[in-house]
Amino acid sequence: MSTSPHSHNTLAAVPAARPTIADVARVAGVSKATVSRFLNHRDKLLTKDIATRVEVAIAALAYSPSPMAQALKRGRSRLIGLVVADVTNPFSVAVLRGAEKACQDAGYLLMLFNLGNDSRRESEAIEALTAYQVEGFILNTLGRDAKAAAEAARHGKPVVLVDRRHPGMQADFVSLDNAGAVRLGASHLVEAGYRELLFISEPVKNVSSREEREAAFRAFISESAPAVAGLQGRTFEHTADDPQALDAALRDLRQRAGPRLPGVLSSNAVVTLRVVAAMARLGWQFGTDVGLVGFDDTEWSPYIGPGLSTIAQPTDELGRIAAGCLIERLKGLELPPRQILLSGRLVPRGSSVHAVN
Amino acid sequence: MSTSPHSHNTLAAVPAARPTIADVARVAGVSKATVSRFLNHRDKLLTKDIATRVEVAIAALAYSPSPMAQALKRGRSRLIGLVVADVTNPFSVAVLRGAEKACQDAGYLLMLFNLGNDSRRESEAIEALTAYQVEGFILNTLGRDAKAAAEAARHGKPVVLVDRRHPGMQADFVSLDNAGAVRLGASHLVEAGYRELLFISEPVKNVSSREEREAAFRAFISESAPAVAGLQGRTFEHTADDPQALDAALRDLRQRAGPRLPGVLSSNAVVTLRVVAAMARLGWQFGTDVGLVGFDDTEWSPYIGPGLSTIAQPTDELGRIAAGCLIERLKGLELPPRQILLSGRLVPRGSSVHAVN
DNA sequence: TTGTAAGCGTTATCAA
DNA sequence: TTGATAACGCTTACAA
Repeated sequence: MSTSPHSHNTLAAVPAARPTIADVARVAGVSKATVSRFLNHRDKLLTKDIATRVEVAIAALAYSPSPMAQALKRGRSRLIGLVVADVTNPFSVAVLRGAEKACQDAGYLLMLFNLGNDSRRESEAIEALTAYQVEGFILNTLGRDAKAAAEAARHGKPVVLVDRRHPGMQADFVSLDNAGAVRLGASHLVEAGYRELLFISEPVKNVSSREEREAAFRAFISESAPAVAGLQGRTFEHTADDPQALDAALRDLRQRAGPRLPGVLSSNAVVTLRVVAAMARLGWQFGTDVGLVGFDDTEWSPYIGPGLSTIAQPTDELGRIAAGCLIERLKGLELPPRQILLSGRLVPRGSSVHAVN
Repeated sequence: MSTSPHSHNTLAAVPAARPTIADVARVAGVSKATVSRFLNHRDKLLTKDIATRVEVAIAALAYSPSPMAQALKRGRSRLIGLVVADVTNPFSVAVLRGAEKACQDAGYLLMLFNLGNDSRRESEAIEALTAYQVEGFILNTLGRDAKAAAEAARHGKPVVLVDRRHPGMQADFVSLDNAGAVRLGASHLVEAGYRELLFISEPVKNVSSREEREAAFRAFISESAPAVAGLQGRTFEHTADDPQALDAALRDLRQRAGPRLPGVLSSNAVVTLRVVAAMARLGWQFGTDVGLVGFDDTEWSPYIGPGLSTIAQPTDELGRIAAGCLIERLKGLELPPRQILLSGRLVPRGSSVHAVN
């Protein structure tokens, strides 16, 4: 059995440095500038002969330019920064997925920064990402930290906001059409016969998507109440740490409903899951005891109780479009900030059907 | 109302270039080298007077060094590449989360590349990431593409494998203790009275974690059968596109069981969800008609049917440890490849309880 | 059409 | 202990 000289360290093989533009130049017998021209202006400025010589050299060495060096010189890094409030949130993941796809297609790489639900770290994220010369930002964060917005603007890099607006930030905004989606869900509940409605959300204040959904719910109720006998609606804010408050809210709901059917509109998947837990604690059945429509159509929605009715968001699209907007800006598009709102889709299931027994 | 010269473009504010080391040097009245020394060797080599002058200049300009320039010079980028087979997979997200945390603590930034379940893109990912000078890799991929492994090794950068081994790759490996976890789940089913067991997995071949789990299941059966009257076990491979095959497999299972209780061990959350769907199609109840223990404890597990019994993976730890291993290597640790196996935890719920009615 | 040389923001070598 | 200066890999005037 033969032993190699450094057999104690088998992890790292030979260094194998990447070939540089100088290597290519040497092999092709031309100057670095010529190679660079070939790379950037293709064959516009080059003799066919030289061009092919460079081409074969590049192929032979499997050369590809160093983005870091390019970034240093050009100030452009082909990097896009994505800041998400919480990677654990399926919505954020979906955005990430969509954005990643679009970025890759356009030759950009995504740099992820996850806040882990700590909003205060938002400007830290922007800072770190700008240090790496990201060319722009996609922000899917709460938008509570005005400093972060200012930070991004100060660097003069384009920003696209997803799902949550930031106060006073001039930026493209891509989101679900919250008003429309709420109407979709609420009117579905009404059509299914539910009359005493409760909108349940995480703390609303200063989070634009939550504010919009709550406002839309209130608007729906006051618009529809005149035409729908017995229609009433309230809102309830729920925080993670207080399950009993939720139980109480549901009991109240049912009591207020009296002979009318009580229905819940939950503002996202997290809240939906909490409602599911509360219903289990109360021993109640979806549809029959309380109707439910929840934002976000998850993979598990069909299998909870009689199936949960949901409002599906075009999450993938959202991410793709957000990245698309950003890339357009990077290509030089100058336009006032755009708002792109995509429609939700109602997915009716058993939780919004009152079983007549 | 006053109008600024370029009021049609309000998106990008003033350029506001980052201060460079030269700016700091000028303000402090020293040379760039001195500033660099202050940054890298702190006050080891500097006069107290000069050191403080540099310090205040840095603070005044809010200077921080450009990682890109540092990378170019040092060859070190403070970047770690994370390649995941599928960001949609909650397991991958958990790893991402854990890894991100550890990286941030150590001053690294994570660069994500998502294969979107297309294994063939693995070497593309490695390529792209090395172009950006990532210092090492965390790979949570199928490990089917041997080329990718070779690729990473060729660049001589340390690699940590998570959950799936790669054939012939010398690298640290961080994973659930699959054998132990399978034993945990299977013996729980047996203790709960289930005797005709079925292990359901996605296609096993060439995916190490699946192979290990299946092998452990077979081993468990043959070890336990002598001591447990009537114990039998089989395995079943299921692909996404064929729900009917799954229905048939479950019917077979129940028929084979006869008077004995049939139990399923599903190899991950995706499979579990498919089993859930099949049970719904068949109109069967968990626990009673078929017992179930599934890998991966998800947020929805408690709320499906009577609650799904699961084997929880220490996902966060897995990610943190993986990143930790990599960072140790980057700090120069030379050791033969390590294997770090973490134990799963059984979370018993209703799906593994046979209701005696 | 091609080559030379300077410079992007750092760090490292060498003198002073 | 500090300061010029060269170099990292690339792009881009400017010259030839």
